[in-house]
Amino acid sequence: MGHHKKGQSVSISDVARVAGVAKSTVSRAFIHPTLVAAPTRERIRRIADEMGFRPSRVARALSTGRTGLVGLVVPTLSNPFFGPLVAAMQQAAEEEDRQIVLMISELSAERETRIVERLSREVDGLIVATSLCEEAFLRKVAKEIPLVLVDRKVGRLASVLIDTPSGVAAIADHLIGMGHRRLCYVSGPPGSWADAPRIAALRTRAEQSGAEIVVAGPIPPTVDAGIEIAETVAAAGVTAVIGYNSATVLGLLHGLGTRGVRVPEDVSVASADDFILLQSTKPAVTVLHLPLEEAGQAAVRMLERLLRGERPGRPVVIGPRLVIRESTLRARPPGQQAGQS
Amino acid sequence: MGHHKKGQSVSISDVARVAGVAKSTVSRAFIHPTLVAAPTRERIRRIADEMGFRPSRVARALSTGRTGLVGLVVPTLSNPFFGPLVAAMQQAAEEEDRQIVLMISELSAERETRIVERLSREVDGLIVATSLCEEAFLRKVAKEIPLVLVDRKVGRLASVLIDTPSGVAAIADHLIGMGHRRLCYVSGPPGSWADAPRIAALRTRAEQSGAEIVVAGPIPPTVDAGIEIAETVAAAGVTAVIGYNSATVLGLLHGLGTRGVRVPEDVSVASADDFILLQSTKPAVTVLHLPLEEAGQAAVRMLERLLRGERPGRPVVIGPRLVIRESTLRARPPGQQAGQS
DNA sequence: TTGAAAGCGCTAACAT
DNA sequence: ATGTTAGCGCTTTCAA
Repeated sequence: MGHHKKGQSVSISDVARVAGVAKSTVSRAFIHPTLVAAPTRERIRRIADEMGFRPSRVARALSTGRTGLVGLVVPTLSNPFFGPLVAAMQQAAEEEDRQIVLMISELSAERETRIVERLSREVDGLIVATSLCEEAFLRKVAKEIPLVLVDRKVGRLASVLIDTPSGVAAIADHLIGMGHRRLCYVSGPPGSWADAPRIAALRTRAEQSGAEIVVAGPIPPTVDAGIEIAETVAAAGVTAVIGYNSATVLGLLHGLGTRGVRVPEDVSVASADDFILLQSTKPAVTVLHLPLEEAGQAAVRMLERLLRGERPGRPVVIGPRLVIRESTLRARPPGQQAGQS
Repeated sequence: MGHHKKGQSVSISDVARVAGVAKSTVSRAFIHPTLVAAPTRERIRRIADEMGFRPSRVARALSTGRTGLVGLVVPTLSNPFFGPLVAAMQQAAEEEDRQIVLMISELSAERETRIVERLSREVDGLIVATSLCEEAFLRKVAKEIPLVLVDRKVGRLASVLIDTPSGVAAIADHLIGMGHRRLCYVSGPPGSWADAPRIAALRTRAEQSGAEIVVAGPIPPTVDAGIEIAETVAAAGVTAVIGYNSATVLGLLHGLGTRGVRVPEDVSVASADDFILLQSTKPAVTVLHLPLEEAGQAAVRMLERLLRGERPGRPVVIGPRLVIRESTLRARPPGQQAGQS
């Protein structure tokens, strides 16, 4: 009763009839070209083309058991981390002639669980970014359907990791190399599993070079919280601070400024991620560039491998790149007063 | 040869056998409950439930011609405008038991056209946000498949519009009401169709109240461009400026600051959108809040109507809400010097 | 109220 | 190298 006729799409039988061959031959001409004699194949293809034949994904799916759909679950799209990630995956999936079914968990582990459960019966494979689900659940799902985790490691499950800890360590190296001896790390949201490894990496680096790490927080990853924590940071007697993410750092920049702490003269500031705004702040902030496009592609490629029945292999680790900008500076020689150059 | 057994899902035939009825009866028990005697229906449902029966979407799709898929096309996910929009649509679609197939055009009209073309043969309906395609093309697509446009109007095609022009006018009213007489509007990217209506609305308002509108730009919607244009704005002799979007405003804030122009004492600043960061700047910025969740829901509901074969009806217009914050202040009485309070 | 059977458009054995 | 046939799992006439 709808108004749309769905363009009476030409079916494989139509093509077969016109070409004077069997449906199966048409089918083969596309799926197993080598099984069809070259002239026949070309003729079929030409005719199909002329007729505007588009094989029905649905029929194919019913017949093969593969839908061509990849489920993608992300916790939110408000965090600028996920936009580029999703975009990259969509592009990569497209090249494999797959479509992305996107679902957003709204940062709720419970909702994510429901979503993954449902999705797992309706797609060929699943990519879950920054999963909040329980390990046991993810393990169970991975047994039922090819699953790639992004930004989360669970046992030997297929995963793509962004090695922020080593990136954060690189920031520390950079700072320590410039004479900083007492650094502050502002940690993120209370439950974040991202912080522990970063802090561990920082402590290792610090010990190796006689520097010291102070941890502030945890705080929510918001600009406001960053502003507030600036108080603590300013009082911590550090010459450099590394923020959990861009929002934190935006807040820090602002909070430190209003407290008369100059960046970078008094305190160097760096961010553990690289939301674009940080390149246009005053001063421009030293950041960790996270190659999210790369991560997205890697995830799709890995899923593709699983779909082919190959073993997951080791997690793919994407290394962030340190981008040094104006907000990090050589530490003042000890004893020199703030304000002097 | 894959490792995943896809959990031998129970089919409708399995349920039928166990329940001792025909497949068709099981099918009816779910799709047309009234056609099945209550006791039979309940028994079937119970058994199906116990067996963990999940009807195959694919089989159903092949049989009915409806996939349950909605195609969603957005130009990018890097712009914070689209995250909440997509999220809202996904949620709304989920409630209708539909899945969202997301595709990103990367701000390319050509790519968008390709995508829409492809998608239109593989989904039940299409939502296209901020389309860059040509009108003629969109009209053609709308004839073939239910299509809802968001943030773009093409003839009588179904659409959801965010009435930024009237919102911008509300900003102007607010400013003019506080004594401002010369306002600057910083326009967005060169080709943007968003600017003309806004500027028209502004001029109308200005004429009505003896105020004056200066247009700066067009400039790319980036922080950097905002910083640069601050020069022009500072020299324009205006007491208030309205920025194309949040990035522009972030840039303006910064650019004006470094030029010694105080906000809001010297110049009031407002933004035509409400990316979250603007509430934590110093000063917090007066913005137009865009109810994107509402827009997303409206789009899905509208598509649902089209899918039922109903007429599109008039475009749904979502009105932005003015959020007044610290960055807009009463204009200085004429003649009073900067620096005085 | 229920059952039987056709068919959606394709793929993949199996046959030739 | 190509044709024949049997499904894939569901919905939907049509019969009973």
